[in-house]
Amino acid sequence: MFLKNKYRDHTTGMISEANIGEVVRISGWVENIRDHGGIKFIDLRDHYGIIQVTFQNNEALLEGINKECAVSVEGKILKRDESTFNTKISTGTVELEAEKVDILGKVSVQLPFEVPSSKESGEDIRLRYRFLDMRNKKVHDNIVFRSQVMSYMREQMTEMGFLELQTPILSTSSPEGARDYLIPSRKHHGKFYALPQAPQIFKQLYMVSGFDKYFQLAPCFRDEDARADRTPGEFYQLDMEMSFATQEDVFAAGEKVFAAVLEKFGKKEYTHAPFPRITFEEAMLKYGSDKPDLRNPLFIVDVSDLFIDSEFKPFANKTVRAIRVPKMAEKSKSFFKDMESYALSIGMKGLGYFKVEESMAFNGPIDKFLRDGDREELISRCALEAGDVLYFIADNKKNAEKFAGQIRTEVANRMGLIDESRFEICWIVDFPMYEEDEETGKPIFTHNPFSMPQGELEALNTKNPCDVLAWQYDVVCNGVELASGAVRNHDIDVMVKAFDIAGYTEEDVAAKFGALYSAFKYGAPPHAGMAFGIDRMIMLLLDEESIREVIAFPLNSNAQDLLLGAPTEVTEQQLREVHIKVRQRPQDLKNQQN
RNA sequence: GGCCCGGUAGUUCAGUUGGUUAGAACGCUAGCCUGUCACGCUAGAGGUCGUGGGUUCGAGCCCCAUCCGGGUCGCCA
Repeated sequence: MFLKNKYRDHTTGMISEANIGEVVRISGWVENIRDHGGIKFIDLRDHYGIIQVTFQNNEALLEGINKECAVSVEGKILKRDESTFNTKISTGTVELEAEKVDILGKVSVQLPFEVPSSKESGEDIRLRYRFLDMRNKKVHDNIVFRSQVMSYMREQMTEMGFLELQTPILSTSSPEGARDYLIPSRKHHGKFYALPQAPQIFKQLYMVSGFDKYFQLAPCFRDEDARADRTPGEFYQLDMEMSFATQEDVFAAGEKVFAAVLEKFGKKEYTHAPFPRITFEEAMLKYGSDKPDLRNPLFIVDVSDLFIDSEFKPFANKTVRAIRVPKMAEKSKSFFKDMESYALSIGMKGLGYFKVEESMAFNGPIDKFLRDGDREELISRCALEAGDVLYFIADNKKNAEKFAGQIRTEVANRMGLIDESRFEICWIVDFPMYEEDEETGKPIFTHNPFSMPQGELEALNTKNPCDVLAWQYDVVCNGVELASGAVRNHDIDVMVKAFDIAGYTEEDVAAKFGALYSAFKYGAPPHAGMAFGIDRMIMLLLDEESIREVIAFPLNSNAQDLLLGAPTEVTEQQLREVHIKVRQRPQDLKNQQN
C-alpha cells in the first residue's frame, strides 16, 4: 500500500523505465552532489533506493541544499543516454530532471562522518550519531533484514501452532544465573523489581495453565559485560515451550524454524535437518568445547594411556590429547614458534609436537619418549600420514580438554582450514546435570537446575551425581551457541531431590522458586522448550563480526547508550521517591579532600 | 577487577633517534567546468596532539597518574 501526499507520489523503489515521461515527486535525502558547471547532479536516497536527479541550467533550485538534507523533488523521469547508465542502482537507466525542489529538513551543522562510508568511522561516533549511521545502505539493510527474519520466525511459529504470548518485563530478581537489572520500588520501601533474564518461569507457568505451545520474540536482560558477540544489557530470544512434549518434539520444532530461516535468509550452504547430535562428552573430547566449530576438520584424540608412566614428566599420569594437523610439516620455523607462543599466552606450559617424515619416522622432541609399539599405535589412532604434524596437549583433565580445544581452533585458523562458505550445525545433547565445585568438591548444577535429569528420581537416588545426565541441549552453528533448551523438571519430588544433591533444602526451593514450586503441586504437564539467540543468529546470517551491527540502538561495550546518554543521574526527588541514597565512591571522596 | 591494543584536523590515518611553522586523504568553504555517479581542476579555512603532572635547552614522541574507546579473561544457570 502506498498513499500519495504532498511530499511524494512515488518512492525510488517504484521508479523504472515504465515511468519515462511521467512527472513524479519523490522525497528523500541528498546523498551526494556533483557540480559540473552547466549541469549538476544529486543522488536522492530514500528507504527503497537511490535515483539520480539532474539540474540543467536551473541551479537556483539547489539553493540551500547540502548533503543529507531531506528534500522533496518534483520533475520528469527521463531515459538516460545508454553511455551513462549506472548499473549499480536499480534506477540506473533513468534519471529525474528537477523542476521543483522543497527543502523539508535542513542540515545546519557539519556532518560527523560521510554517510556512505560511515562504517569506517569509530564505533563510538557512529553510535552517538546512530540516526545518521543507519542511513548508510549496509547498516540500514541490516536492520531491515533483522525485521524480516523476525517476522518470518513469527510466521513459522504461528504456522506450527505456537501461540505468541507476552510475559512481564517488570519482574523479580532470580537467585540463579546472571546479574539482574534492578528497579527500585516506590511503593514498597527497600524492595526491587528486576528485568527478566529470560521468560523462563513465566513460560513454564503458561504450560501449567494449559497453553499447549508458547513462543515469544522475547527481550532478555542481563547485567553482564559485553563481548563482540554479546551485547551488554538486553538481547532478544526466539523463546518457545511445549506441553506434553519430549526432547524429540522440541528438536523437530527447533529444526523446522531454524532450517526455514536458513533456507530463506542464509547465503551459505547449511547442514540440513535433522542436525547431527553430539553428546557433551564426545564434544569435549573430540573438539575440546561444548560449542564445536564443525567447519574445522581437525579433531582431538585421547592418548593419555600411552604416557601413564612415561619418562617425560609433563605427560606422565596426565590427560594427554593429540591433534593431527595434515600437511603442516612443511610450515616454517616461525609458524611453529608462533603456535608455541600462542600456547603460552593461553596459559599452557608448552606445546609438544612432532612431524611425520616420508619414512613415517617422527621428527621432534616427543619422539624419544615413545616406546616400542607407541609409534604404531599413534599412527593408527590418529590416522597419521607423511607430512602431518601431531600436537600434544597435556594437563589435568579439565585444562587438557580446554587447551586442546583452543589449539584446535587456533591451528585451524592459522592453517586456513575453516570453510567459510558453510553453516555447520549440530545439537549438543546429554549435558551433565552436576559438576564438582572446584573449591568444595561438592556437586553443583552445571547449567539449568530446572532441567529433568535423565532417569529421573531413580538416577538421582542411585548414581554418582556427576554421572547423571540432563535432558538438556544446545544448538551450535559454526562454533557459536545459537540456542539452548531442556526438558523441564515438572515433578516436585524429583526437583526436591535434585536440589538436595546440590545442597539446597526443600525450604530453599520453596523460598527461591516459589512460583514453580507452588504451581507444580497442581498437576503440571511434562513440558520442554528452547530459545534461540536472535541477535546472534542474524549476526551469523549476515556474516557480521560485531553484534552491534545487527541492533539498531545498541549499548556500547561499556553498557552506555551514547545517543540518549543512559545511564544517567536522576534528581534527588526521584531518588527519594524510591528510597535510594547514592553513596559517594571512595575515590571521589579522596578527590574532594585533595 | 586483570591483561592486550588504541586516543593527532569534522572523519580515517601518517608522524623517523626527542629538534625549524605537526602532514596526507576524504569532507568543508570559495572559484572554474554540460554527463558525472568515489566526477575533475585551482585556492583556502580547519589542531589545547584525550587530560593532569614530570624529565629535558627543547616533548605528539620518554616517565608517572588519570579519563575515554575496542578486544579479551573473569562473568554470561
